[in-house]
Amino acid sequence: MKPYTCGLDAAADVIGGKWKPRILWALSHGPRRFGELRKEVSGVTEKMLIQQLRELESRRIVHREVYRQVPPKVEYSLTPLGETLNVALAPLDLWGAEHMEELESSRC
Amino acid sequence: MKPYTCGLDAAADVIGGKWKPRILWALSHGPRRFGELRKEVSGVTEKMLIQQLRELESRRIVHREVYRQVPPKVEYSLTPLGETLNVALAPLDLWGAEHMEELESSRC
DNA sequence: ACAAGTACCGACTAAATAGTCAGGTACTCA
DNA sequence: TGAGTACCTGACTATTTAGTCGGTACTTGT
Repeated sequence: MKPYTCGLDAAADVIGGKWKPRILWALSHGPRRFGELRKEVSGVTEKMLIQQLRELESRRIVHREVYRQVPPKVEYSLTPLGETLNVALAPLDLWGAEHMEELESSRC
Repeated sequence: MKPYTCGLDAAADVIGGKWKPRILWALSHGPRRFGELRKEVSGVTEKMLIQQLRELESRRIVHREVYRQVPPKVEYSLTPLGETLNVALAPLDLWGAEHMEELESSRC
């Protein structure tokens, strides 16, 4: 595997994937249970949600906390590294929001 | 096609794709000819480079200027919108650079 | 005449990513 | 006993994205 050629390259690798930006956005508002994420990230399937969460977990962006209860409860939250990532993503989120209409119109 | 759910979602759609971050990074240093980009974005094939450039062009992120000469010369540069995007990407680039080692190690 | 340089196009194939669906655990409540 | 909840897993398929490779047009240099 080739080394990253720039910071942007590295960052893109971490947030790449169809659902990660939206998962990160949801988690930026606080910890979320699996079921909550499934609702907030509308359209995602359970399988994809798990897959992307596992990837973010292995990158140490999100933390997974299992509560031993019945029915089970698993809570996902941003790690300190995840928090710094979200800070770095904030301007991009703002940019997207500011140019939303323009971007919607040039989509297809 | 569903509307974007947040700014991050919209932005990710624009910079999504294996090569766009690196193309944007190269163009952030000034206008580039097609052949120059091919060298700077090492590993990219001509087909992919064109494809991604066309997409960025249709999103009004990059501008394509054809010089009527022989041999042909085509220069790509960031539009004003592209410049604002790159400003928004700067913190992400920095984040990636700062955590490069950590990210490299958790890659596979 | 013909190779070389520059910027492409398009058919085909391969790899990566995402979606569907059936199932599984491990308890609680009626 | 059977239904319900929450959180998954894995096999299989579909879709999306990327890569290979051959070809084009035009003109300069040999």
